[in-house]
Amino acid sequence: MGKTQTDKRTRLVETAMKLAYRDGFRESSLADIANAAHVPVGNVYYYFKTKEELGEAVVDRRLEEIRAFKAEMDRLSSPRERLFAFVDSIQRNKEELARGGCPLGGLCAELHKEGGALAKKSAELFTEPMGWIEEQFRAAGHQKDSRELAVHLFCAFQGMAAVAYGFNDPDLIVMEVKRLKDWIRTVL
Amino acid sequence: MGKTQTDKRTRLVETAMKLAYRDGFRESSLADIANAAHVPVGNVYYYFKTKEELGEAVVDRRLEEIRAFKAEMDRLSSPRERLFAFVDSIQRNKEELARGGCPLGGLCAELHKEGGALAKKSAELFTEPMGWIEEQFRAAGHQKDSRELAVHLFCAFQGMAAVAYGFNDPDLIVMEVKRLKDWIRTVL
DNA sequence: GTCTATACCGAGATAGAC
DNA sequence: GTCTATCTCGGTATAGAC
Repeated sequence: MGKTQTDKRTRLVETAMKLAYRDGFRESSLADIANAAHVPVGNVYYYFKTKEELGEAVVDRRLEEIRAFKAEMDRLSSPRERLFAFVDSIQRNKEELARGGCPLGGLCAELHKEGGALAKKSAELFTEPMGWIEEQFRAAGHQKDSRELAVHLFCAFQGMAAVAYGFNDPDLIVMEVKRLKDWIRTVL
Repeated sequence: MGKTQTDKRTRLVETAMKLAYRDGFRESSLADIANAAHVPVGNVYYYFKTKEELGEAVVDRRLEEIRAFKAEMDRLSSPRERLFAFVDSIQRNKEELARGGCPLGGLCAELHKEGGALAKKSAELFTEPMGWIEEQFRAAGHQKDSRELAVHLFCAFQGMAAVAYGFNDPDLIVMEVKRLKDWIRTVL
């Protein structure tokens, strides 16, 4: 596989990811994506047999992002610090979350309805980060209820993102992050 | 306005609402909707000038549902009972929520991206129920932080719905509802 | 291997018969 | 007022030139 190919493929996937986040995956036509990526329209099919396949590549790209994020978090020494750092990152992205919703939640919900292979794959966008959160709680001494705690933290994250998006109000995130941190302190 | 007209219009709106919930509003074509409602396809434009107008009618129909729900809740004597009844209703609908997501959250998020009049109107799907929740907290003695509490309760609702949908797991709702009830007890 | 031209289909929307 | 037939456009996907 030559360099030019990978470059174009990468550009297509990342552009598709960007447009899917801004406008939705279904609303973004292959022409839109190709143009924005500076790739000839028909040429898309050299890299992806169908649009669905491009969708899977977008999910894979998001999963890579998540793994990179986890790797960064894991450099912190304690699980407690890692969980707080995660919540801090939510607040740091409050503007983006309020303007366009959660990139994971939005994509997951949209692809879920699409059905087929995409629906199944989209669930990984949740399992991947939630698994990591659960590990942190376990490492912090919560062997028995790690899953429950992880579910709660992740739900809180998705909830504040969805509502902040609905109202286009980043301040809601600040409010909820405050509560969420208080909650973490009570369990850790 | 004759009886036949209202009947067909009502049928169209309710069918559109059902399909929008199951498959998404954009993915549901006017032909799909008209067929499912047993109305000739071209005839849709007698009732709605554009598809967007039909979308607004769908939102209005959801708002009516919400108001009917509020009226029912308001028959209970105390705000505390009303809030618990609200949370109970979430749990009662856990199967539907896990299978198709939250009807309000899903519609709100989808129409939000659509832009235009629909984006603005879709926000009412959140303001309407959140306003009611806030009233309950205020009536229960929380004058100062009623909004914050309402935001938290509503975020928790949307969060558990989004995550339960992502995993297609109604049990997540049971877990979170339990926590949510505990939380209400601590503030009321 | 890369890209142009185009086929094909289904969408929203309209004209006009009845 | 109600419905049929159709128009137009934009989407995915493909055929084939270079």
